[in-house]
Amino acid sequence: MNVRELCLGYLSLREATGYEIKKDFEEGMFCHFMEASYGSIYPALSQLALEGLVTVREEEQSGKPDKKVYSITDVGVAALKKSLNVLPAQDKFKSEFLFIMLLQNHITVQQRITAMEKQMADLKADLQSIEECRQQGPCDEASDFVLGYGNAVLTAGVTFLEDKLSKLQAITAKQAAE
Amino acid sequence: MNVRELCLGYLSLREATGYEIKKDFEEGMFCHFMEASYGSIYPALSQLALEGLVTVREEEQSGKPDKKVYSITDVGVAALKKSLNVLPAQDKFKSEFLFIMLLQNHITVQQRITAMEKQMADLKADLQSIEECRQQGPCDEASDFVLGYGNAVLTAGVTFLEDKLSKLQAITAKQAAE
DNA sequence: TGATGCATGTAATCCGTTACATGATTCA
DNA sequence: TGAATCATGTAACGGATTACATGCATCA
Repeated sequence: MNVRELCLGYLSLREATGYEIKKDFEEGMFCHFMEASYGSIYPALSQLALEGLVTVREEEQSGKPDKKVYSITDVGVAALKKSLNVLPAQDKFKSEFLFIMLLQNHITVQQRITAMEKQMADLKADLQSIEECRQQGPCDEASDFVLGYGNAVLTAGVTFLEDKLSKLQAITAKQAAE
Repeated sequence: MNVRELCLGYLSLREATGYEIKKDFEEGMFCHFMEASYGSIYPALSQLALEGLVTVREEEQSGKPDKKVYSITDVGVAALKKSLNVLPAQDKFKSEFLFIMLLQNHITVQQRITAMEKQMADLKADLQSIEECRQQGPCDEASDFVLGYGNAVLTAGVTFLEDKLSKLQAITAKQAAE
């Protein structure tokens, strides 16, 4: 799964500019399980247009720069369906947080707490953006599933962390009192 | 966080060969939140040795090829502590599975079920390997935390999927009966 | 006046994977 | 005899990020 397929898949849901796609990978529906930068999105869109999988329409805007709106073609939809037919690769989860927690013997209790609080904040921010997607977006079955999955997994993380964090804080509070 | 730091962190827990490190990234403690290939591990270890953050000891073995056992040095520990001091980057989660589910309108119900079953199998395999780590490994606080976190998150995924999958299967069974 | 948002794009660079190369031993 | 495990390493290649470049409008 590369940025090219990602863009093609995105455009099968709605037409969009490169800028909008990036935005959605940052804040929208896709933000908790995919990412891509402008440096990969713009070339991918040009390439897709060259191959006829998408079309471009240039729109002038008053007060804003011109934009290029990309739409998927029938050929594009066919290509997408073909690539969706392949079984998905296993999820990839990379966590510096867990790495730090595994090496917690090398850091102070306070550093540990700080790392956990940062992790909590990150998870909650993700949950928040899922909530916003739910309120705004069109609640079809597909996005419901994806947001629900994200919600379930993130909530589990928060619950786990809350438990551990409160225990840690209780211990440090007790030690401070002594 | 690059492979270099990853290896240094690993070696702060126990001395090991490049081969063993790779193994642990595949099956062991690290497997559900980190990965690296030989092509990046071996050069990283050589580099660390050059810089004096680790030392190498060559061991001959009967019946097996010689191996190079790497151990962290005091300088290495200091460098590691310094890098652990930096707040961890946000977790990265990439899921082709969720991508497919978001585009489920383009595929058949059967394909959807197949993808979900594959996802279930992947999650359960990960849970299984966590369980094995728990039985074998030394149950210190750090590994307990990491395995517990993984367990919580993966279990949430399984629970969510089981629910959705059983509903889907019920519907298709009903349709088949009609 | 300086930051932020909208909007597109390229080039350098990095980091890592894949594939290749080697070789002995053990197990089926 | 062929596959799998142990064990190390390099070179080619790919894919993506980062930084850079540009420019107007709005808001504080």
